[in-house]
Amino acid sequence: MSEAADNLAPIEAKAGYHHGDLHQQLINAVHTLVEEKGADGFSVAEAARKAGVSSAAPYRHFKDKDAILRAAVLDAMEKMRAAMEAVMAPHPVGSPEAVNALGQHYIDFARERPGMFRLMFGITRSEESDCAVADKGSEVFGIVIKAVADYMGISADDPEARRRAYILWTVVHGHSWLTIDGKADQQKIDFPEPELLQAVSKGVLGRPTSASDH
Amino acid sequence: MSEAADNLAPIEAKAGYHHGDLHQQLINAVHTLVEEKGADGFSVAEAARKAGVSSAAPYRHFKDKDAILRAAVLDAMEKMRAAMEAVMAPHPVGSPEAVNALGQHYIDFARERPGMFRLMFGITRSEESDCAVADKGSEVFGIVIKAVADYMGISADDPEARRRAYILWTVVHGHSWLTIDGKADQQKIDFPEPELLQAVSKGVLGRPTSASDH
DNA sequence: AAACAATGTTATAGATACTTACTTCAATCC
DNA sequence: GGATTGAAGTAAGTATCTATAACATTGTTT
Repeated sequence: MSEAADNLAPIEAKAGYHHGDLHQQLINAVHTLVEEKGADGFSVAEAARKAGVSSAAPYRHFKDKDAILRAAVLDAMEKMRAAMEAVMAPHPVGSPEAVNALGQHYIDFARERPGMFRLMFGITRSEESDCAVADKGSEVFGIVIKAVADYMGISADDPEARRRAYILWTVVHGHSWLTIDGKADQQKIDFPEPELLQAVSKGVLGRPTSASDH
Repeated sequence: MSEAADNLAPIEAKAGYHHGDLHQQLINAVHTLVEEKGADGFSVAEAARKAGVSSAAPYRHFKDKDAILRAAVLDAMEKMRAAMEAVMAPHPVGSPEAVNALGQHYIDFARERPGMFRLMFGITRSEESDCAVADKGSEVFGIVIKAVADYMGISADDPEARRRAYILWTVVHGHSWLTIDGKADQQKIDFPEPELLQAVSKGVLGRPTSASDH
């Protein structure tokens, strides 16, 4: 879990007249503000202030507020995709650890960056069916499907792999929401995440049938 | 609150100078607007317009915007609690049907009223730890725990009942979110909900051990 | 009936989102 | 090297929303 230093890079005011990197700095500002003020508390004006420019400047780089948010979401999803590949790497292909590592990372992401998590999933926007975001989502889900298929010893094309992977997704997604909303705490859920993940993957995926025993 | 025929009762403008039922009508307006404009698109001004009063009138009944939203959420949660008792009723105590009916109702609620669902869970607000809402949540979750305990043939006080119930909650909660966000469709999930629920309750709860045979 | 409480109204201050018209910078062309 | 050109930024204007204050109307209590 690198602290995502890249994403939350320090925001520095422009050097000269031309900012030079306002586009990325605005995306960084979204990442910061969305954690500070909540996913729905973000404002373009404040992002501009944070980047040290006027409130109208962002509109030179993005069509509107929504475009900024979507760019930030896409940015975050790409980082998540890369991170999920990374957390898988140390574990043997088809091992339960590989599957659980994916789930744990998803949950960790939500807990560490609840504002961005809410933005990625909770906000209604993107009526215009943002294909880039949807495609990036498919990449991420594809990783999960493959891990599940490997674990179960079946093809990733087997419809059953997609179904089982989806069940796992609902669990970690639901748990992430309930955690950042404080509902899990309110209901006094005492369920260490590793145990939760293990219980679910065992119950839903069965025992590993993978031949690969690296 | 028994006075309000239904949550989504028609909103009628006031009769005379004094509205007579503005409190409940504003709550009804939240229910409507939150579906029309999205959970984050709600405004007090528009709710007031919908109820046929000036934009300042709502502040006679609620401290601020947040209080209106929380009142609407509490209203919805109480309805949900009642509905969950109701959908359980036709099924034998401890039957898998009873458990699945709860999950199905939760999902149906999210699909039918995604705006309210987002409001109930997705919005950051209520920093002031709204106890009324938390308590109502406990009531609802208590129903699930009891259904699970009956199904497993254990006591509702058994910590294991709470854990298993929580897993079910994560699944239906996560599935609800992924459905209303369109993620399930995007990822081409072809998984009829009854089958999803059955697969999960079987995998997570095991076979029924209840004495009551249907 | 008069005072009071509750619940409306209008008016207004302060934020914010977004747009438009105008200004400044800096790289390129002649 | 100076004028041109277009990108980057500023300032100002419109619209909407939250929330408060001061005033108006109705119903209730004494």
